[in-house]
This record gives sequence, structure tokens and C-alpha cells, in this order.
Amino acid sequence: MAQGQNRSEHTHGLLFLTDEQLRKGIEAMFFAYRGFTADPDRILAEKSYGRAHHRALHFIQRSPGTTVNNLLSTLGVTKQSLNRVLRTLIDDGLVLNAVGTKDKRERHLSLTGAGRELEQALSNAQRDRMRTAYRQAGAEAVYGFCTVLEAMMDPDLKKHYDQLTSGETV
Amino acid sequence: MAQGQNRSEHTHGLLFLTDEQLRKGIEAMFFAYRGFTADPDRILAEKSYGRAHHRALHFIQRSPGTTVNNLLSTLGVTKQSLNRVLRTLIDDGLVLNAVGTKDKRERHLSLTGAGRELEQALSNAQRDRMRTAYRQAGAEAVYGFCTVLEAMMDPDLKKHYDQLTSGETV
DNA sequence: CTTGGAATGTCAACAACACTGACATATTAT
DNA sequence: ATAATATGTCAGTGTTGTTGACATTCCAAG
Repeated sequence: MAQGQNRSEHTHGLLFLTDEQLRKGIEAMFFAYRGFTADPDRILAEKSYGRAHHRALHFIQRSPGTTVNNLLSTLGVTKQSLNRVLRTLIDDGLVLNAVGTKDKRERHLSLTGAGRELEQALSNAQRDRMRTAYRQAGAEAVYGFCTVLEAMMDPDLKKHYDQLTSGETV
Repeated sequence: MAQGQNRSEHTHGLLFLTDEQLRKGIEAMFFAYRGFTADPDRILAEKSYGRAHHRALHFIQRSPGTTVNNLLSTLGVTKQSLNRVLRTLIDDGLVLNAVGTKDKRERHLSLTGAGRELEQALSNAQRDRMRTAYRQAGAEAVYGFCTVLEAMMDPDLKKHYDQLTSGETV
């Protein structure tokens, strides 16, 4: 509707929001997310793991020694759901579960050698696609990409994201 | 590894890809996608529908009269999985299932009034967050956002995306 | 030192949503 | 007539999420 408008897209950056552009972004998110998970999914299927295992491995690798509670709020799932995944990873020797020294109620999670190996394989597959997309799109596009994604997060989740990103030497 | 490098980020737009930046994008996708689905999920939960119903409603609305086969390859699921969802939507009077006139094997899907109503409610919720994020990020960021997402899609899925987007007067 | 609460683990049941495999039914195309 | 296409359905399975209930261990505050 209203195809004759074609109002300026880059004039002030305020009136450029047509429903078509919003819908395009929504569909782009849907289709892109499938590509985003496709490569790790293939590796996971071989080892009969799922996306939940990947996520757990990723965030444990990212914050070695993290507690179950912290991982829980990062992932945004229930402890029962996480526990099922963690149990298999611990039993399979990919994740270490160490009783806290200061507070002995806490369990500190970290990856074993085998855990790091799998996490690396998954990360590499995901990064390869990301790298290709980044190269194809260019530096400025990447900056915009991250900016919009950050603006899309729930404030509570963004805290976790910021916390993870802040410690980097980027 | 090799964190001391810190190579130029904006010199040529080619060598700016550190592992940290790739990981940041990966985590941004993860956290943003949760925000992306959060608002529709709340509405769906009230009506005891799920994300699969939302996706079906969206793409039927987007291509009224589409066939089951076409919807199948857009969504990338099995017919059994889609059928479960379509059945409830048809039984609940949200989707129409019309036998094809030219080819009577085909079923052409479209939304009823109630279907359009729910689809609108879901779309509005999702667009609201998208609009806020777009405004916050700015026009150039939005352009980059879509560019990277498109580069991230699998070629097969991108065909569906392009086909949907091409008909638009954007 | 007792008590309350926090952190964790576990059992059971259930639901959404994906999968495979098999089979049935129209309908069209060869 | 026969083969292929488009769709629907039944049955079983797996991953991942949920709730609810209960136990354990341990820290902290009265």
C-alpha cells in the first residue's frame, strides 16, 4: 500500500520506517537465524547432541568457573532443563563440576580438554559463516548489524551480553 | 589466542575480523533472537499456540493462496510437522484450506478474518520492538543489519526471502 | 546454635515441535 | 494404464522447554 510515497530513506533517519522495511527485517531475522545455527547443528547431530548442549558449552567456555545459577540466567531456562543437558555433558567428560571453595553450595563449571575440543569445532563452524557474511557485507554493515541487534535485546538479557563483551580486549 | 595482535579495524575493511568481533556477533544473534520472539511468544502463550503457529500465520498472510508445498519449503520443516500446526489453525477457523481450481491436488491456504486478526496482533508486537530498535540504531545501521543477515542465509533459504521481498515496493 | 534462605540436584509428568517411516487418497501427467 | 505429484494421517521417537515437589548442603542472621 502507498507505494507512491517512497519517502527519503537517508534524510534524517526518522521517517524511514515503512511496514515493509520492518517486515523485511523480521523475515531477515528468521531466515538468517536458520543459517546461523545450520553448521553447528550438523556437527551436533553426529554426536547426538542438540543446540542446548552447544549453548551450554559456549557460555561455560566464555566464563570458565561460572556457577550454575549464573549460567541459568544467561541461558534463560529452568534449572531442570539445564540440568538435563549438563548431566550428559559431565557424564560424557566434556564439562567439569567443581564444588566451590569459598561457598561450597556453588558448583563451578569448566570445560575439559574434550569439551574445549567440541566447543572449538562448533565455534569454528559458526564463525566461518559469520566471517564470510562479515567480509561480504563490509565493516560498516557489521557495525550496524551489532547496533540493531543490541537494541533488540531485552534489558535483562542485554546485561549478560554487556558483561560478556566488556571483559574483552576489543 | 594471539590477543596481542589488535590489528586495524577500519583500514581496508578486510582484516578487521578478530575472533572477539565474530564471537560478539554470535552472542548478539543469540540474545537478540530471544528478544525478537519474546513479545509474540507472550500473546501466543495466552491462546496456547506456539512459535510454529506464528510462522505459519505470517507466511500465509504474506503469500495468500500459497500451497502447502510452498509453505513447507519456506518454513523448512516436514509436512507432518506443518500439518499438526495447520490442522489446529484450520479447525480453529484461522486458516482457510481451498482445493485448487487449476490443479485439484493442491490446497491453497489463506487467512480468515480471525486469522488476520491474530496475525496482526503478533506482527504488531514484533514490529513494535523492531521499530524501536531501528529508531535507536539509525538508518545506516539498519541497512547494515539487513546486509549482514542476508549474507548469513543459506542460498536455498535466501531464495524464499528474495522472492518474498521482490514483490515489495521498498 | 538454631533457623531461614540460597544454591543445587533430582524425580516425575507434561507439552511443543521437530524428526522418520509407512501408508492412503486424489489428481495429474505420461 | 501407469507413474508421479500433492496432500493427509498414523505411529513412534527425541530434544528441549515447562511445573511441581522434595532433598541436601551450606551460609548467614537472629
